[in-house]
Amino acid sequence: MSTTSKDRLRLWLKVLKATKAVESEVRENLRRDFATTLPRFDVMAALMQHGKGLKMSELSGVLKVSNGNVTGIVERLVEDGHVLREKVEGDRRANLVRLTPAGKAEFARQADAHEGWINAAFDGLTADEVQRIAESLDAVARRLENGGKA
Amino acid sequence: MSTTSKDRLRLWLKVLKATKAVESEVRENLRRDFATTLPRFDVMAALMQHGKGLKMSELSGVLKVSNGNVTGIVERLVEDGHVLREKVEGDRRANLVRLTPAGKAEFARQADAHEGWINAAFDGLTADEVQRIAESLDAVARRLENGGKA
DNA sequence: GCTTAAAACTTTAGGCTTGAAGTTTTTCCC
DNA sequence: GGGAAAAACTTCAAGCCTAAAGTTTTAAGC
Repeated sequence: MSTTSKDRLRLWLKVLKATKAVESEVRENLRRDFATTLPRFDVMAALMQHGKGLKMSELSGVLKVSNGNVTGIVERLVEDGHVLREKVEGDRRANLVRLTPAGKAEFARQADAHEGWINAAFDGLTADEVQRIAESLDAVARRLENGGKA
Repeated sequence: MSTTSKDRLRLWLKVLKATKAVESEVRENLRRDFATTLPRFDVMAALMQHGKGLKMSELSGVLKVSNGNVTGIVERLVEDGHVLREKVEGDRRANLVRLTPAGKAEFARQADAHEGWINAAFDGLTADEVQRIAESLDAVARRLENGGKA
């Protein structure tokens, strides 16, 4: 029996439900345990992965959010002392954003806790299931990235 | 080989990426083709499923969003003429929200298009994959609903 | 070199979202 | 019946998010 349009719609609704449940758990925990937010966590994660810093436009590119959005989040991270903005040699338009030492230390603690929360949420899934789901969803993401043409 | 914490974290990031891609596609399409938003679509979907109407508190319960949130969305749907608020017999605190005939007709068109978008996004997944993913993620959602105790 | 276009950002308006505080109405219970 | 507690909402402040418009600086074409 082949997959119908309704089957796929039902799958989507389930994916969405599970995703929202995990995400809202993460948001609550970040708030409760670290007085921060998921967008801020995401920015710090991106900066941690790119130790040399990222320009504002690179940051919004990596996170796939709008430029204006990044402006506000970085602003608040600067206030928190987690992040700083440096001038870019030879381009007065651009800003390089980097984690402060305090920001790095704080993010390390957050990332640790985060991994634990996710691990707990997905506990019970076998390695095989994990593998299959990851592959299937990769295909979905890839198709959408190519504008549905793959 | 067993599933490690890192494997699960990677899975989560993939799930999140695929989900965000699909969701943002849906948001864009709703905006472009129907000049509406996903939250409004969700409210109308809930009302379509409950033809007799829903109270504000029921609506926020079904959609799992805050009361104050629903207030604003319903307000805008009323302005659009898609929805109306009725007094509840015997309880002057409550409001019953229902789709107008125009709202029903409009939602039918939107839901049709929506099913098509989702179908296209998940095209290429076999019935078997769909089935497996749905089951696995159901388990995740269920565990979180029970506060991690299942 | 000058003009025009493009790039890197910020600002703004509008909408979504939450948690917390506030209002009105109903219920409980003595 | 009268007062306290609960329920159904709305309002508010703060943050997130986008698309669109605006600013400053750099690059390109002639």
